[in-house]
Amino acid sequence: MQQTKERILIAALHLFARNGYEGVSVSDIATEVGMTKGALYKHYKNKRAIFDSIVTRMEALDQQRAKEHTLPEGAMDEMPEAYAQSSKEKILAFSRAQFRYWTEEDFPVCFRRMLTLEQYRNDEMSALYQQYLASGPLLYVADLFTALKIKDAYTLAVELYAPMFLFYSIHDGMEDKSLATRAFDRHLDAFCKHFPKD
Amino acid sequence: MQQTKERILIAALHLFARNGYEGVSVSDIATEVGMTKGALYKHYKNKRAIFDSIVTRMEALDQQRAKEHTLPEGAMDEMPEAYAQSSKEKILAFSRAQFRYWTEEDFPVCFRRMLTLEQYRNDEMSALYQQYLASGPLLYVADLFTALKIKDAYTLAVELYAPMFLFYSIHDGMEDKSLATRAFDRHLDAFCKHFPKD
DNA sequence: TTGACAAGTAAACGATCGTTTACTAAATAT
DNA sequence: ATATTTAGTAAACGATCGTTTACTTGTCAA
Repeated sequence: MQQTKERILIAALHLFARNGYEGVSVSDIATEVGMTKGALYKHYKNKRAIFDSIVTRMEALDQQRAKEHTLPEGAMDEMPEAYAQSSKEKILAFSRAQFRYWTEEDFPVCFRRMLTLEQYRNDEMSALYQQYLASGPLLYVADLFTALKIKDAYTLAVELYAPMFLFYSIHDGMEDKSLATRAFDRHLDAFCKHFPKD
Repeated sequence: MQQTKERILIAALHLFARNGYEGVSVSDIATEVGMTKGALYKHYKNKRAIFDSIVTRMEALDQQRAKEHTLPEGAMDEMPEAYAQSSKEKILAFSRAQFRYWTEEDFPVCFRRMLTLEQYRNDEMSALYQQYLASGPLLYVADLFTALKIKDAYTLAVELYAPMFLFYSIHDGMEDKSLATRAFDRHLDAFCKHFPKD
């Protein structure tokens, strides 16, 4: 069943996110899914293939998400009021959505932690970590500011994204997750005050 | 020999920082040191004891460092010119020293990476990670600003520390490390501009 | 000179690793 | 109705895991 393959992927992701790839055995995954380890090999050719499927899934999720947040042609004309936001409001909404995504959505949260645990193993993992969580988002925000003709776009990008990145980690270590979320909201308020455009 | 015990500790730290605790075997450590794995047990009672020694060493290093940066009584009177810095200059010097410490000193760099890889395994590791790298330094800087009677101390602490934290990760993923260091310096310059005191 | 100790090797321990094989039962297709 | 495929189990594979044991050396004190 195709659903079983999905359950294996999710179970493996949860375990990898906590213990790292080497810290999880094929038996661990099988037990979590509720079958014997031999059965896993009916769905994936080996342990590494499960890991690779997770990465591929994240890439698909990421592309789909990028597509959804790109406005379709003519959408601005059809429902102008929904898009009648200032640049600042757009950036705030984007930041809040991004923070929610990486701290509350199960798959992204687990994927972020998994990548965090694998980033030093080889160049490929390091590149993935940078792309999804470190220099990647930073440069994305900087490009966004550059397109808005904002001065010192990179510096301002650091001021916006660095606290997001820090609060991911603080969120992970908190018993009461809402505290980290509110601290991040206060950061966004503060950021607004030295945002040049309106 | 006591020197052998030290070589084991450093070799293990380097391996743990790259592959995580579970990703390193006792044989790996022994090979790195240049002996057979049985010999390791003449110096440490088991693999976990090596890891624990690393944590203990970091705690000692941290306390010693804190002691060195706490001015001794009367030092201000003896050599006033060395301490004649404004609050802002002190904070900049402190920040630069801290960034160098966690990105260039071998032991702290490896320890930071090792903790990063172990943070999700249990509450103890999570607490250590928060203490050394996430909420710990953030609250330390916030307390420092509070002591200087600065308004919105926590918000300003986020603005100072979050980019440091982000640039640790960017530094890790860079081929040319000096680029990350210069980016961090530019952040410090920008931070100065909305620092209230002189 | 001898005996105790320290630091190493080589080999083996049982446990667990990732993976494969032989087999079973149910579902599906011809 | 029968043959084939699918999805599972149980057991075993060789390799490696962390750890222990038996033994060899060199050092140094009595």
